[in-house]
Amino acid sequence: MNNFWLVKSEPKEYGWEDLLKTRSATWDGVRNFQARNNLACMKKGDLVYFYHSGKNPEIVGIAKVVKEHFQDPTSQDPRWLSVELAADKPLTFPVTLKEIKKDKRLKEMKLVKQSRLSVMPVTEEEFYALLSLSAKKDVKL
DNA sequence: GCCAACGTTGGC
DNA sequence: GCCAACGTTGGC
Repeated sequence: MNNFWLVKSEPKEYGWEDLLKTRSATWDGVRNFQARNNLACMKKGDLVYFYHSGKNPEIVGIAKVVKEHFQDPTSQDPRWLSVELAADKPLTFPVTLKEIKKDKRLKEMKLVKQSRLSVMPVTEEEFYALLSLSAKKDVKL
């Protein structure tokens, strides 16, 4: 029953800018069963935080599930799945991992607790807490 | 560059 | 089926 998610990507390999350019992307190459199970639960229209891992770890945008799971085209094994994601909107300001770790509302986030998972559910509370973190910086302008 | 966390592999 | 060794991810 999850409606919110978070996916990670190394911006050097495939970043938010690439998603904007190509409009949509097949989220392939996931080779972890837990992450795969999460892909399988995604429904069309679900919102997905797009996270950049690596040098400047932060959430940079919101994507949307445009096609539900199908076999990963990069694998012969039917157990591996992909979804199709499209850019929905950028965050006004990215939310850094540092800020996420500082926020007590986000203490239980899988991003913090299970740092290696690349596709994870986000609760509704977490989703809106993250949105407010991104929007709050607006006020300073 | 290091290290923690965690997944996978292979010997027994 | 256990566990040690090893590989990978990802933060710092």
